[in-house]
Amino acid sequence: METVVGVEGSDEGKCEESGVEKSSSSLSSPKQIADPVVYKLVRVEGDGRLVPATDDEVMEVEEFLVDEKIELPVVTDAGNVECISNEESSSGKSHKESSEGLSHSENTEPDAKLSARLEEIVPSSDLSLDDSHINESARIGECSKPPDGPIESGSPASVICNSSKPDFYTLKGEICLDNLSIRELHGLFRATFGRETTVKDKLWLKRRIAMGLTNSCDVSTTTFTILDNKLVNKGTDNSFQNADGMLTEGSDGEAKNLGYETSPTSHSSQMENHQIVLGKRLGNLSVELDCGSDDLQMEHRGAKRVRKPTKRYIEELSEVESRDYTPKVISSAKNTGQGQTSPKYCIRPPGNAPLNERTIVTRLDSLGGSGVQVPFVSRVRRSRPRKNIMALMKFDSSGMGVAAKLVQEALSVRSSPPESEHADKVLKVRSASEQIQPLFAAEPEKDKRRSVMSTIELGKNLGLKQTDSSEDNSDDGIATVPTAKGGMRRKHHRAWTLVEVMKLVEGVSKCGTGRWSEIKRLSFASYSYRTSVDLKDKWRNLLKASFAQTPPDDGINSRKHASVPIPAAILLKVRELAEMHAQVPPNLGPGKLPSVSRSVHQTRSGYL
DNA sequence: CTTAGGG
DNA sequence: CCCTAAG
Repeated sequence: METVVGVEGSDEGKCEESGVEKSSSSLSSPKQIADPVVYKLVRVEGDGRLVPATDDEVMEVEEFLVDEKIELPVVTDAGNVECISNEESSSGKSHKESSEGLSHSENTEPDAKLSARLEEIVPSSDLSLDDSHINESARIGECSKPPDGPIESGSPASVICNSSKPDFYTLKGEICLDNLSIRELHGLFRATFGRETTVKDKLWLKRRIAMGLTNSCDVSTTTFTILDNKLVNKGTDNSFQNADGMLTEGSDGEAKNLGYETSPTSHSSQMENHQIVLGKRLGNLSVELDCGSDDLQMEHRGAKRVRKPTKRYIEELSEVESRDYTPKVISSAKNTGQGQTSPKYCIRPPGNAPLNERTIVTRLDSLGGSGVQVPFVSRVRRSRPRKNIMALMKFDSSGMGVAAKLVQEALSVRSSPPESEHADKVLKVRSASEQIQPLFAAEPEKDKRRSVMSTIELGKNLGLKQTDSSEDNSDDGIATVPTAKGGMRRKHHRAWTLVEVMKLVEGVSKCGTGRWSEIKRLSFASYSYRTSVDLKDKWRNLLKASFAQTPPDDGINSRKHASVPIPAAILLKVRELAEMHAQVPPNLGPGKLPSVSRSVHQTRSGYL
C-alpha cells in the first residue's frame, strides 16, 4: 500500500533512475514514504532548469491517459504498465490497481495525485538536478564539458561528452551516445527498437537506447557509452550491466543519492511499482529491455491486440476463440526467467484488446517507420481475414464473460494447453502460471488486478521471469500477400533491431547454435513474430556479416553512416560464438554450454 | 514439430 | 523471408 516512491532502497530493484528524476529524488527522500514525489512532465534545459514538456510530449501523455482510461478496465497491471510505459504514461490508475494487489506494492497514489503530478512542477529539483549533473559532468574524464552546456533542447548530459568523441556509436566496439544529435539518436533509436520516436529529449533518447542495448533499466544518467553491451559510466561507474542480463548491483554512487534505484534485478514487483509510480518518466521506466516491445506497446495501445498466432501461417478460423486466449498465455509467461535480463512484465489481457481496437480508428504504424497513420482496418485485414477479426472482436467485446469462461476452462484443463508451445520440459510449471494470467486478465477490474498480482507473485515464487510479451500483437509487421497459388505470403520484412540481435546473440550463447526453439522461448518470448526459423536465418546472416566484415577490418569499414549497421561488438561476439559452437559438439548439450557462453563475450578467443 | 539448407 | 526436406 505504501507508495513506491519513497522506496527504501534496499531491495527493490527499481529501474528507474533516470536523470531527470533527480528532481524527484530531491523531493522524495527515501524516508518520506508518505510524501510521494510529484512528477511532472518536464524537460531539462541546458542550464539545468526544468521546463514544461513540449507539446509533443504532452500530447503523448495525454493520449496515453486517454488510452489508459479506455484500457483501464481491461488492463492488468504492472505488466500493462510496462507496456505502456513507453509512452509516458502509465501511471495513474493502472498502477493504482496493481499496487493494491501487490503486497509491497505501493500504490497509494490516488488519481488526484496523478493529476497533481502532471500539473505540478518540482520546485527544488532544479538545484539538485543541476548540481548532480555538474558534478557528474565534471567527473567525466573525457568529456570536459563546457559549463554552459549549450545544448539544444536536450539534457545537460548530452552536452557533456561532445568534445571527446565525435563519432557516432561504435567506436571500437564502443557505442557512445553522448554526442549524438537528436537526429542521430532518432536513427539509432529506430535501429535499436525498430520504431520511430517522436521524443525530442536527448536524455530520454539516450537512456532509452542505452537501456535497449544494455538490456537493463539501470542506465546511468550521466553518460551513455555502451561497450560490448555493457553500459559504461565514465563518471561514476555506478551502474552497468552486461548483455547477459545480469545486473550488477554494486552500483551506488549517484543512484543512492537519488534515494531510490538500486538494483533492478531482484524484485520485479517492486520494480514495477516504481515504474508505475514514477510513471511520468516513462522513458526510463520502460524498463524493459525488451525494448523491442516498445513498438508493440505503442501499437497495443492504439490498436487492439489481436491474439497473435504463434505460427505465422496459421489461419484457422474455426478455433478463434480458443486460440485467442491461448497465444496470450504463452506469450505472457513464456520465458523462463533465465534468459532475460531485464525484468519485464507485461501481462496483457486478451480480452481487452478488441475494445481498444474498436475505439481507435487509426493507429501509428511503427513498422513503416515514421508514424504513418493508416486506417486500422487495413491493418487488421492484413493480419487476418476480416471475418475472423470481426468475429473475434465481437466475441471479445461481447464479453468478458466469455473470456472468463474460456479462462475457466483453461484453468480446469490447465494441464492441457491447446497448442501451446510449451510442450517442453521445463515449462510445466510455467504453463500453469501462464494460463492463469490470462484468465485473470479477463476478469473484472478489481479481481483482475488482484489476480494479476497474485499471478506475478506466483511467477516469482516459481522463479519465473515474466517477461512478457510485449509484442504479441505484433500483427503489425505481418502483411500477407495473396499469391497465385492461393497461399498467403508474408510480406513485410520486419527489420531486426539491435535489441533483437543482441537477444539472439545472447540466446545463442546460452543455448548454442541449433537450438532455435529454445532460444526462441528464452530470449524471444516477447517477440511473437520471429520464429525459430527466423532466428536461425538471422544468425546465419550475422555469421556471414561478422566474418565478412571483421577481417577486412578497416577497408570498407567506414560504413559508419550506413543505417545503423551492427555494432562491431556484436559481430565480434557472433564470431566468438560461432567459433565456440563450431568446436563444441552439439552433444554436449545446453546445460554445459552456459559456462562457456557466459564468458564468451569477454572472451579471450584467440582463434580468429 | 523442429532443423538445416537452398532459393 | 519463404519453402521444403529430414530427423
